[in-house]
Amino acid sequence: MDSDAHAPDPSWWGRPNRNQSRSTLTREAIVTAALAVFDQVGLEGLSMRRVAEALGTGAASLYWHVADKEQLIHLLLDRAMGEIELPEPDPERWEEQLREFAHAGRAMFGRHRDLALASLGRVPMGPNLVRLTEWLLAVLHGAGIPSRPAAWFGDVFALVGAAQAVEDHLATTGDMSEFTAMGEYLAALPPDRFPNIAKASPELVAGSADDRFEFTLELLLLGLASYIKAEPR
Amino acid sequence: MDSDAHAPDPSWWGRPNRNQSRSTLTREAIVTAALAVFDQVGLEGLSMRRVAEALGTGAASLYWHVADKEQLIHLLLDRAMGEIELPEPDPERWEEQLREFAHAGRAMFGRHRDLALASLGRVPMGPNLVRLTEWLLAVLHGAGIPSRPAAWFGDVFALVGAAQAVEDHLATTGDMSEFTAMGEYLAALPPDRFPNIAKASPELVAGSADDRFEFTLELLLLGLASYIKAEPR
DNA sequence: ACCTGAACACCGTTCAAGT
DNA sequence: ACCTGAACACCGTTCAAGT
Repeated sequence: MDSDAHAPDPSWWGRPNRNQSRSTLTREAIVTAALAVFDQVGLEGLSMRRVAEALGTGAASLYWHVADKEQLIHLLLDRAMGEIELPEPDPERWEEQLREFAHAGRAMFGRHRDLALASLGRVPMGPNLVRLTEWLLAVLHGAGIPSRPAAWFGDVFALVGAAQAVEDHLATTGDMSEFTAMGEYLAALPPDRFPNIAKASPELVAGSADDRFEFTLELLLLGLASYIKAEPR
Repeated sequence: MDSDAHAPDPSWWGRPNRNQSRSTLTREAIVTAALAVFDQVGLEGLSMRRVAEALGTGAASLYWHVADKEQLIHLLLDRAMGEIELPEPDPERWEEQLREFAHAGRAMFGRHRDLALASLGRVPMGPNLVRLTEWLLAVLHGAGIPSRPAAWFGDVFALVGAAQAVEDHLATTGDMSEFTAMGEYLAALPPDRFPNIAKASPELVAGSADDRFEFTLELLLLGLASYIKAEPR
């Protein structure tokens, strides 16, 4: 008997999806995994090691495809920006379209709890932010708003949108939110020393996230309108 | 000869400032040290270990006086807010006073490079933010602005101020700043596919930090004015 | 009451070595 | 060209033990 004589492997022993399941690492795949991890554990919990683990590999392997954790966050942000769908720019309805855009952005941030926080202090310029920028400028230019205020307004708009989304998040976070704790602190201040806080105390904290969002949006749009009128060139 | 016979220490060997230099740890002292470390190494570089080292002790010692790194950051923010000096509220000059307030805030953020970034996504409510809030509400109430828009406007105002300060920082950071790199990227985009970016490309990036700051400030003030008029109750 | 050292369970990143 | 394990130099926080 010859113990060296092996029968060939049967066909059904073949590894499934030879080149797919043991998926080769891709930048795309890494960003996808990172976004999933991010959605589960937040910005604080996001780590190269965890992303790697989700891909069944080690952290060091990521560095062939990605420069940095910081770069990965930028890629992740751009990926999420891609979820915002845009209608054809319609100059006639520019104000309405800006409102719709704001709501679409807010919805996107709402789907990824910590994304707004991650976006503050970063300018995740990439294909998708380019796309959004082009659209926004098209709408503003179409409305007859000159380049300078249009460009600068876009900046403020994005920023306020993100910041507002962070507040949305704060206001709806676990147990007794920071928000209500703050309300109690403010309400308990001596009214004679802080008369204006005492007077406004309910308003400082109350109001639904929706109401606040609309207020801020309106503030910006009204500001924009006035500015255009005040400085038409 | 008796080797146990020691001469007493001469007076000039005494430890300087017996109860002061070997300073007992205080929350105050910790916050001071933390702010100093923060100014040197930024938000990224701030660590409990480094703060402790600056105080000549170990990280564990801080935890008697401070709950968290997170709490320490809040304390540090409130401390810095204390640097903003406020004039008597003068209802007659409310718009001008808001402008002065914005500039004072910007100057404070300018003194502590990473502080604006740290403040985004945090509501560092404490004695000093209370003080600033009371002042802001006094000015707005004095101007006849009702509590709700006043309160909500304060929010937006603080937020935009911080975000703007972050941009100030980005625009002036080391070597070739992210800002100019972004400008080159945008300018190099195919103009036929991104006509509006092509048209606005210089404006997207150009303009001094001062100009942008004034633009944003004006936008908010004009928005506020319009809002009041539009919704007087 | 306050401080400490040592430990725990993590990090991001690099680098020689493998295929 | 791409992936890996092990190492380096860090983290925040806890906890028993000291004074």
